[in-house]
Amino acid sequence: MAENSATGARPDDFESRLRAAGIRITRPRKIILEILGDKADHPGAAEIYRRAQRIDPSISLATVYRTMKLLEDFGAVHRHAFDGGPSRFEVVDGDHHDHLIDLDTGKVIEFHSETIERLQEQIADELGYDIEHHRLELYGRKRRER
Amino acid sequence: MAENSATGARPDDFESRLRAAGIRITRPRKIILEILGDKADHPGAAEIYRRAQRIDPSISLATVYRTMKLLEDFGAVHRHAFDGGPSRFEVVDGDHHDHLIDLDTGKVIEFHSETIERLQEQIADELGYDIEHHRLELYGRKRRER
DNA sequence: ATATCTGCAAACCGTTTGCGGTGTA
DNA sequence: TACACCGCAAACGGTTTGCAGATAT
Repeated sequence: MAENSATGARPDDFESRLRAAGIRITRPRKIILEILGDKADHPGAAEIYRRAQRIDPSISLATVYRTMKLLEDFGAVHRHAFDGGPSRFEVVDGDHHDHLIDLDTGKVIEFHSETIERLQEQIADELGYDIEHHRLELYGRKRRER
Repeated sequence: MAENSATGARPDDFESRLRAAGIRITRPRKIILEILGDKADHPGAAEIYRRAQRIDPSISLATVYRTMKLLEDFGAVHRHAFDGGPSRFEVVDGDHHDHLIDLDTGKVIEFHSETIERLQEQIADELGYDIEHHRLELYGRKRRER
């Protein structure tokens, strides 16, 4: 397999980082990290649980939640609550981006606009605030061209 | 009292609009509309319930939720879930705006940027999507100047 | 008169937690 | 060995819902 260290955090990267922090790499955690490594989508806890169970049916939902919280506190994943729905998780790999959510499929598309980013900064500044974090989500449907 | 029809939807405006839609204006609903008329903040269901009870202690939390859903479906209020927390409601009065949430106080400051708005449109367009709605929230703390 | 609405309490759903046992370091 | 971790089931907090009685039109 080609190395891809440039893309940042792969599952095994996390393993070393977590190990270095004195966190035990258990079987459930290894499985969950493996699932998150796909990075193809933004699964919720239930979906992660489902996928994990296909690998090891003894995994519990509680462990999924505990592991997600662990990884979140560790800064390895971000938690989103799109449109007030259940949490969905995303592996953090350095580059900040915002999200466009396909209302028909639930699919999440990432995008980034440096201009918007700067405008946000500017607005907060004018209001006398320092931004800690922000959240920009576009909800839409695929344009149907004839 | 001075009239302020220019500001748009006052509680009594809603009463007529709701009545016109065949919805009964009951005592609980009148009270909740009155509370929402303040528009001073973005209260959650529990807070609306607390305020309503000070006026009529027999009001139930279930009715608050039912009324908020009714008003939401009616397009009279928007529901927000800032940072995944419980729903907070806001009376809709025509002008669209986004939110800056004070992380220390929970206070919500409204702002609007036509430029950001246009950029969002443009981004969605490039991705082949039509935006149905969007959500821009800045979370920050008051800048402490010496 | 009657369909809508209410309060109450129970159900619900996503998430967290206390427990006693298990497995990693 | 020792402590972090697990699965289980119960608890949790916010929200919704079924019911039988009350109320606006």
